[in-house]
Amino acid sequence: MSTTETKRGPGRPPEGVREAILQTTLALISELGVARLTTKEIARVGGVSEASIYYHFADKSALLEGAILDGVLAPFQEFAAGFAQRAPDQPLEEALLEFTAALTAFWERILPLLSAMQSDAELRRRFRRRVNKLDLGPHRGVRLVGSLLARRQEDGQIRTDVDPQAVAMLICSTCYLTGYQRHMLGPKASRQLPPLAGAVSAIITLLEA
Amino acid sequence: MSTTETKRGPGRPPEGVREAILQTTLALISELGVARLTTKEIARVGGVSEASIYYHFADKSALLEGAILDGVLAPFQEFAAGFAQRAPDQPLEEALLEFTAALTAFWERILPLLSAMQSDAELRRRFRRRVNKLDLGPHRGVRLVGSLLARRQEDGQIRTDVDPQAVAMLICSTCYLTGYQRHMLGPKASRQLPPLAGAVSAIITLLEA
DNA sequence: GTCTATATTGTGATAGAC
DNA sequence: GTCTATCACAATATAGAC
Repeated sequence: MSTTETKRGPGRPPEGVREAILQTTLALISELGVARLTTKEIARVGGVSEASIYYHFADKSALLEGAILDGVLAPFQEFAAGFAQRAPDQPLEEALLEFTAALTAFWERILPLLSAMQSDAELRRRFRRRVNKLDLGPHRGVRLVGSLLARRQEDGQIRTDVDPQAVAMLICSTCYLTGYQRHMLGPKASRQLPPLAGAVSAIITLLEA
Repeated sequence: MSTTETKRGPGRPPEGVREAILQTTLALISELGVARLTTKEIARVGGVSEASIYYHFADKSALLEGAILDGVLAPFQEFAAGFAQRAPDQPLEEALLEFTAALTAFWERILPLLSAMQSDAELRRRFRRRVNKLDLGPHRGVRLVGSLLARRQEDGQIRTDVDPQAVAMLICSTCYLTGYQRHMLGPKASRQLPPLAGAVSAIITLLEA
């Protein structure tokens, strides 16, 4: 993620400022970590003034919350909604591979921001309340995959002697760990884990027999 | 985790200071988050002086690294070593339930510290190098469970048409997600995920058929 | 080895002009 | 709505006595 300074130019439309602040915030957290995310640096890199940040956001916490909800959660929700519609018509393995790849990328993208949320007790408290209220969280992905599997069970395509939600949990968890490993230890270290596609393949083998 | 102030007392043995610093650091990170972890607060709660912190640790980063390596990683490694020895003689389900419970607890315990590591780019860099050098990381748990499964395959106890490492990845990942959910969204929200034991039970059902 | 006291720097946030 | 200039404070880290 690049943080080259955005040239402001005299004619820059005012509406761009809020967007520039959010985008710069996301980039800087991923790049430097939240500890070095200062309003000064956001202003410098984003090509805006510090005062503008405090015009658009009540304080630094509200800025972080806005960045994570608008910048990462919302886009993935859109993808998930579209996927849920078309997945029933796809072959199971194809659907699972598509979803697990997207979920892994989503995790990798959101993890620096979640770390930032965890880094302050007050921020964590506010974030928990908001996420719980919106009913967001990993269980949403699990339910989606679970309902997919349940339908295949009804159709007789896969074994029916296991709880589809439990199997969905196994699948989604693997995306999570893969994303976490990449984020935490870098791409080099993540090659020490079995590949995601192999895990998906294994679970399908087990389900089909 | 309680952070009640430690009464120092005039006769406190000098050797206790380093230990008190490490323990207080762990407690405060979990409780307040790393953003509010200040040397002042460590000194106050731990009943030591700020200067003592800088006598025992080069800087704040070194303190964090010491806390995570000595305080959390080392104890779990000890457990894992013992488990690896006795697991082959246990029934598979019993062994897996014991290990997954321990891995989940470990993960829940270490997550606040990992978040802290991620919060600063320099800290993350140093931590990555050290962990990669020591060959630590989630892949260790995966390999342990993988070798356990491989042996059961040789004994003919479970199906042999799947990669044991891939299945181990599914199992260990579930521990990570369960721990993460508890840490991030609280115990209330984590009940929205299928229970860990159910996932273990499902994978065993699939493996035995 | 541990303390008290202090130096130094950088932070979040605001006032007021335009 | 955005800017420049500035404030009040808190943070890490150190000096020097004991």
